[in-house]
Amino acid sequence: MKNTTITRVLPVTVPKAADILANQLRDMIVTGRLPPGSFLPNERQLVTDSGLSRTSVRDSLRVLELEGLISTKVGRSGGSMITLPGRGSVARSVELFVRTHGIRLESLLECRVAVEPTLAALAARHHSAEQLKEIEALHLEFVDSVDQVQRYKAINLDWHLAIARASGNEPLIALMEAIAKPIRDAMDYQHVTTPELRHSAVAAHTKILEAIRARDAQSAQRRMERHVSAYRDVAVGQGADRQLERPETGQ
Amino acid sequence: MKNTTITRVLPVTVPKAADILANQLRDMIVTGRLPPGSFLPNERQLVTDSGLSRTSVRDSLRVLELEGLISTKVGRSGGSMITLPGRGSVARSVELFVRTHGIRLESLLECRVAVEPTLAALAARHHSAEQLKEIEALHLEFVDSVDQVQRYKAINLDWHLAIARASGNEPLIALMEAIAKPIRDAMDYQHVTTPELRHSAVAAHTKILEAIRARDAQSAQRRMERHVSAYRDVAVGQGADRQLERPETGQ
DNA sequence: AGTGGTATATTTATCAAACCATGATGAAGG
DNA sequence: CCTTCATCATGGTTTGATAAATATACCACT
Repeated sequence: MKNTTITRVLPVTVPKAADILANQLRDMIVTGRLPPGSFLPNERQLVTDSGLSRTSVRDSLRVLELEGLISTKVGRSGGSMITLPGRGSVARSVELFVRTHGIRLESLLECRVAVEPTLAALAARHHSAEQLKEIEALHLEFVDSVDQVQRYKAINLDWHLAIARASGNEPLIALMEAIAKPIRDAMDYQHVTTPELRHSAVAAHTKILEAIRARDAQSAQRRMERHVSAYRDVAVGQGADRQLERPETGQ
Repeated sequence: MKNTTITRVLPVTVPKAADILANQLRDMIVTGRLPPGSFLPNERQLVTDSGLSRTSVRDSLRVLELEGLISTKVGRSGGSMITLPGRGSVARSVELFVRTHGIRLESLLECRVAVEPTLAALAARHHSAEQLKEIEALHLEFVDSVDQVQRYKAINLDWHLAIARASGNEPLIALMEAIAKPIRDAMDYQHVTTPELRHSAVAAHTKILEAIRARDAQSAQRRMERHVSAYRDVAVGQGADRQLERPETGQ
């Protein structure tokens, strides 16, 4: 008879040497024992310290580099400096996720509808003078570009990103920056605008900007909500339910 | 005399050999030429194909593995199988970002306020019978755990995550899963609940669940919005403006 | 027929020892 | 004082060998 006993062992995984060292170093970094700007010991030192080979040591450094935790330079007085990951590393992983999963543009625009109204409200509350100036500058360019489709498309998202940055909420900024690139790609590829749409977008931006300038969070949120959901509805009507990547999967 | 000519070359950056190969392979994967489940050539084959050394080839494979694009096994008929990144890889990079930047719990809860109402609305529209059953099961457990703080805290977020999964919006699900772990950590660490708070949370969950079951997106969204912003307000009042990591930075 | 042991082939993991490329440093020369 | 150039510490790359893991085939015994 089989399975006479209920208990079973869990699947056992053997960690790789390089991963163990990488975990140690990562821990030292995130706990602040190795502050940003300071340097890791050089590779040969790590070899003697860890007792591993240079190959394994370098493997672990590669891991940390990919995570954005260190930045390595060659040459005398080079080495591995501790850095902070930055929103770019989040954006890269999101982009990979979006592309490999063939996330639909509709889903990304749904994200914007979820997030941007809150970002506008937060921006209205927390924006600095400098940030407001950046938003206003982009807005002027936006108004000016209404008849040049390529320029218009480029500046459009930049303006939205400037508002996101003014919100002060780092995780939400990171999300916006992460989905901005895939949205841009998809838009360039398939989205068509009309002069009417562009002018109404300019009008919407103007109103949102006014609300932010007046630090009227509620109004900024409401207006942004209308703006981005209108945008989504137009795009979805144009076939945003198509997958972004792997269009040839079906062949 | 110097600079007698106007034209200058652009700053040239020398990419590392391993990165070049990694980029090639990544491209083949994301464009679908190497579909998930298929295998990369083995290392020796890649060495002869690329003309690089085994070390460099292995470096590039390590990159792809870290990005979640391949999964490598040793042994006969082992090798590197193409996989899809999965939300976990996004979550890991977000977690690193949050920890290294000392993102405040307040900001993470602000994320939830931005995202969860939309998730509830989408879940109301798109949930499957199976997903609803999972949410209901967690809800029953939640009601039952109201007097066991540890269990209560654990199930609470699980219920929210189940709703997120039922929304069908992959990017937003990924965001929720990404911030769930840091929130859990911070909550375990500093957040105190009272029986009153727990009972009112149960009541809120019940109402939200009803709306989702009835596929009433608007109501689900409104109720979730009230629930999570109330949650945020309580937590912020308890000092959620403290940084999550590096509490000792000031020493 | 099936169970378990053993050999074998094929793969990644790790190590070791070189050599190359880069770039800051500082001495030599004007 | 400035420029030039050799020096040298560093990471980057190559090569070759050994270890460890594991699917597969085969065999022996029941």
